Amino acid sequence: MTETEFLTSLGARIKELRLTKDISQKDLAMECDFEKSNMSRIESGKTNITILTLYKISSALETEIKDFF
Amino acid sequence: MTETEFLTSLGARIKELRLTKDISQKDLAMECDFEKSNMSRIESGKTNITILTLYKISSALETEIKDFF
DNA sequence: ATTCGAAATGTCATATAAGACAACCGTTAT
DNA sequence: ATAACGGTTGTCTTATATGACATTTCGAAT
Repeated sequence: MTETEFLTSLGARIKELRLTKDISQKDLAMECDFEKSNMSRIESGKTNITILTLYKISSALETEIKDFF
Repeated sequence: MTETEFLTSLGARIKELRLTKDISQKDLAMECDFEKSNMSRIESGKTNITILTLYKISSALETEIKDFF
């Protein structure tokens, strides 16, 4: 799996879990204390997210990082 | 779990998996194409690693990111 | 056709990860 | 005692993630 593919699939999985919670990127971003535009870039695999940011997202989604993979 | 605790435990887990492979930080770092000093900082939880770097490490250890959590 | 909400995109400043190099500390052989 | 090895720490440059703001696109609903 290329790095691009990896980031894309991670973003897709985040989106998937967000949608099961039925919330918008904006709401999730607010929970994580950052701006919705960044959440968009994360979900589309455009940013090489740091592990703490991923941790914030997993907490906001009340799930575990493990579940992103 | 605080962010510091989180990074520390992640680093410890990386170290743990590295040791089961019985290789040094230096060798693992070489596999990942970076320098041993940076691997040291990662394992001690001093850096907020990006997901692609973590991916490189998981590949080098022939394991999966899931196994770090 | 217009409005509204969700998401995507462009651009910026700031903080910091990545990556490298050198020097140092402990431990273990020799 | 002194190499050699594994790991740590200090410091630097460069690249880029974070975070913010504005604008735009896209659908859906009215």
